[in-house]
Amino acid sequence: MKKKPSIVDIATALEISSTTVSFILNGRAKEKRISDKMVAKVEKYVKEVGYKPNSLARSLRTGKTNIIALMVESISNPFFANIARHIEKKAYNNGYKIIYSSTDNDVKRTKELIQMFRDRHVDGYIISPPEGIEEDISSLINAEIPVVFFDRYLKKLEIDSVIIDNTVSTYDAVKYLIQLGHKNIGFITVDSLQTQMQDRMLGYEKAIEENGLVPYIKEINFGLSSEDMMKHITSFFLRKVNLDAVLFATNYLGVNGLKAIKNMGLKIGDQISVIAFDDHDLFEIHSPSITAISQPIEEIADVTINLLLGKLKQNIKLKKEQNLVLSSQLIVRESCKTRP
Amino acid sequence: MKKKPSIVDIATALEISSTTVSFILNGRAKEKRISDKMVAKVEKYVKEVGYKPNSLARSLRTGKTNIIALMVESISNPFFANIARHIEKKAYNNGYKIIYSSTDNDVKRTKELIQMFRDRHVDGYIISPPEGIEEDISSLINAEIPVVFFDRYLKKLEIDSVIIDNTVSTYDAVKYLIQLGHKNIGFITVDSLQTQMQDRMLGYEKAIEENGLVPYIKEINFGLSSEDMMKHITSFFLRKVNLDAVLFATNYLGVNGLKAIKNMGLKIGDQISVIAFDDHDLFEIHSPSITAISQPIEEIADVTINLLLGKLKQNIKLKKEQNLVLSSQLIVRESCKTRP
DNA sequence: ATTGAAAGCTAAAACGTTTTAGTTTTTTGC
DNA sequence: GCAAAAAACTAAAACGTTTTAGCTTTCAAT
Repeated sequence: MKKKPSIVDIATALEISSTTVSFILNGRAKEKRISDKMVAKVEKYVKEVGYKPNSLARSLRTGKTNIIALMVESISNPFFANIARHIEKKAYNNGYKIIYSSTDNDVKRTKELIQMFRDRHVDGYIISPPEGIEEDISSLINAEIPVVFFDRYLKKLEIDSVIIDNTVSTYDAVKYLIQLGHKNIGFITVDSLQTQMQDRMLGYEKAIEENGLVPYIKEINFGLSSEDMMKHITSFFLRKVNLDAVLFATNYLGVNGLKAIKNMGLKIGDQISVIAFDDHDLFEIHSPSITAISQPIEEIADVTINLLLGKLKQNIKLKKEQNLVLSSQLIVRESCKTRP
Repeated sequence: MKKKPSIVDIATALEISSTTVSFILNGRAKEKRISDKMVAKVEKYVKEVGYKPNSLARSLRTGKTNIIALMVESISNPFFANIARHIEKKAYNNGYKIIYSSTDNDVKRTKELIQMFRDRHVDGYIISPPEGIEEDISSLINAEIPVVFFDRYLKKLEIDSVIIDNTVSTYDAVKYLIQLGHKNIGFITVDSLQTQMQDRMLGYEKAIEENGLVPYIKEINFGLSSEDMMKHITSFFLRKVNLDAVLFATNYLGVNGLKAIKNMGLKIGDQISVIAFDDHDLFEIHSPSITAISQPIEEIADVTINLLLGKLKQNIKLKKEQNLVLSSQLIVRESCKTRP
């Protein structure tokens, strides 16, 4: 196995300067007035020996790595996995690679990850941020490294972000339940101060209040196992026996909530109407099928990566940050029935 | 924003050699007989200015990047997303970062990805390989870069791998159906030559043959949309009206198969028994609940990353490759009923 | 013939480490 | 008090690029 050729190997073989080779390889031949014969000669030889530049050396010299860090809550969450898939595709098509990690909403871990990525001179960041990493992000911004938030944002920072209309989404969902005649609508969420969760709660509360109803809110600790989530959800149902509908504020709560409801032997639709957040493969064929608030996953991914690519391309600082809000959609199925 | 200090900045500030600083920072002080006072002085100053080594420069010099490439079929497939999650955690705990990508089983794309990773001097590879990348892998092995396969392997290559007992899993599942009294058992799979799919088919065929039954196999093109998959599955059911049971060979086929069955109005259990490959969040609460072959996801991830870490730690070439086969489990639920 | 500009190419520094092959200083043993 | 050994430290090369600042050569114009 012989060593890969370097740019100076090429240069010495052709008895020219490595500067010339570098200029040609970087498409700066015209600009640098390299003769056409020289260009042809070098390109031929480069192809011949299959030369590939060492990107570490290049990155060291230029400070650019063509790597984007993607930091999500957890890559095993289907919402994030699907976003990641789309972002990955678009990034690769634009010559960028993705290096990803799950934050678990753990501040310490997230800070460490950011530090690691900085060490590696990552070019840009796409983050679904946990609370508490404000200074770390500020420090990135000070270093003029592009950052885009998605799914949620940090209130104290003015950073480009892509989110959905969380408040509207739950407001509309609750109004829909009210129109069907429900009076005792529960809201099961996560005890998180993250903006998306707070906004979803806001939408729920607003609709409840506007209609003179009583709010029933259960906040589950983040990071519980499926079993523990189910226990808490079950106990909530048992305490609020009068519930006739429930709205789950995020995907895994919906899934575990459905399991809890099944275990309790409640009939969805008849005894309790259900709306889940984030659509799911099998909601359509559940019996009864499950009404869900669906996020435009592909659009979120597209808009987010475009935003970042834009910032990476033009190192001109843009006037103001962009905060984009996309629309979610209530997919009505059978899990909510009219009440008398 | 001032420039980050380099190791020579440290050295000049303390009026010593950068060699000394480097030795101390790399924990080679004892070995290199650096005095304790010197060590203390340097460590104090380093902490003071918050020095972090530039990992690009280090990688350039050492040839090590502490990055593992994880190449899966698609990160949006829950099976791979969950594997990725576990591998990621363990890798980070061992000082490695993950750079991942989805191959889509596309040979050209996969080759390009490997080339890119090589350019970046990735330390090791974890791959669920598509067919047709044999030479690229061989080339990695020749360059003594560790590679571990999982989920499937390439027959022509002797590479460490972690898979499950695919043949046994489907064999047992089909035998279970036969014991329940089924006579016309369909097998819906992907038209792929990948080992895991071939082995699953083998298990099916063996059980069918041993019991003197007729095989009913439908191979669906890889990469079809959900809608198209459902169409093909539906048409298969309509042509084989006598089917009393069906086994889906991989997770997305199961999900789309269930949708197709629902659309056709067939009663699962009564009219047709169903077994899916890979367990799923909602199979437990489906009506009826769905019997599934469950892969030990966490174990697969663990064993795989351990195998790779082992190879990364000891650059001694091991005598022989390891091919590990883990056990899957048939999770019996309600979707298969006894026949008269 | 000389000048000046244009064309064509390159030497060497720089990026920030690690590591080889030392050199200098101190200690030890007699 | 001296030689040898041990202890403590370091100069410089190397990794493979990119880029700055110049250096030759050619050629047209005077």
